[in-house]
Amino acid sequence: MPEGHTLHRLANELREVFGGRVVRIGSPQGRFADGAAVVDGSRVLGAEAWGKHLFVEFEGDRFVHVHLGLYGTFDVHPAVEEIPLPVGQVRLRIATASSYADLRGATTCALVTLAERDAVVARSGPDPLRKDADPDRAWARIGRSAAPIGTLLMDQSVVAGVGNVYRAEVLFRHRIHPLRPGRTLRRTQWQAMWDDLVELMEYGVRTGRIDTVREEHTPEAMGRPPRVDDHGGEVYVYRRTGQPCHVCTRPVRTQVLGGRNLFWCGRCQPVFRSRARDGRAA
DNA sequence: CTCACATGTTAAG
DNA sequence: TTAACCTGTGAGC
Repeated sequence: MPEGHTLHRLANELREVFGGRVVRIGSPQGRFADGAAVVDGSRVLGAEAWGKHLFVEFEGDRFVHVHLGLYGTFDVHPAVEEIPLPVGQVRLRIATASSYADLRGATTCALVTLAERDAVVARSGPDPLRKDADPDRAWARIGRSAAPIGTLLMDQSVVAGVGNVYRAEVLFRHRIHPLRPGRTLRRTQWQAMWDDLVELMEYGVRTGRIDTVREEHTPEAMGRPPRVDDHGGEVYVYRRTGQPCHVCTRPVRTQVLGGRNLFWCGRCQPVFRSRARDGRAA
C-alpha cells in the first residue's frame, strides 16, 4: 500500500480521529513499549506526512515517527462499539474510548524530538502532496544528473513520496523511457511530470487508490475486463509484464533496476537517443 | 499447506 | 550489489 498518498491519507485520518484528544498509547507487541509509555495519556496535537514519513505530534514536542516500509499497515477504526483486543503483532496502538488505530509491520516506529523530525524533513526532496513544495528543487538534481530518470524519481531526496507505481505510471503518461538520463530531460517535461504527479497523488489521497489511466483507457471505455489484484487500481504498465499496452497493444516490458522492478512500454516510451557522436541509445 | 513476491529502506560486504 | 526486516496475498500442490 504505502506510497506517499497512503501516508498523507493516514495523516488526515489520524488528525480527524485523534487530533485534540487525550489518548492511550500502547505497544501490545512490545517493540515500542518504551516510547509508548512516554506519550501514553497525553494529547495528540496533529499528524502530518512528508513523503513516506508520518509524524504524530503529541504535546511536549514529542513526535511518533512512523515509516511503513514495504509491508507496514496502520489501520484506523473510528467510532467502534468496543475496543477489541489486539490481533497479531501490533507495534503501536492509539486508542480513545471509542476509536483505535493499530500499526503493524512498520520499519520505523520511534519517539523523536522536533529536531529529529526536522532532520528527516530536511533530507527529503519536495513532496508533490505538500502545497509548499518546490519542484525546482527536484529539477536542480534531475537536470544535472546522469542517473536514469527512473532512479531519480525513486530517490526520496530528489522527490519525496513517489514509489514504484507512481514512477512507472508517470513515466508512461509522459512517454519517457525510464533509463533516460535526468539531464537529457527538458525543464518543461519535468514541470509537466510534476504537475501530473500532484494530480495523480491527490487523487490517491482522496480515494486510497492509484488509478492512472485516462478516461479513454478505462475498462469501460475500452471494453476490457477491469484489473483484478490486490492493488485494485487501473494502471498502464505497473506489474503488467507481457500484457498488451492499453495504448499500442505492444507487450509491457520489465527489467530490474537498483533492486526494483521497472515497467514500461517499448513503443510508447521509446529509448532516448543522445546526440553524441557514436549515436548509441543512451 | 508452502512458496514467491510485494507500493521500501538500511546496512553490510 | 545483497541480505535483512516485517506482513499479507495469491499461485500452486
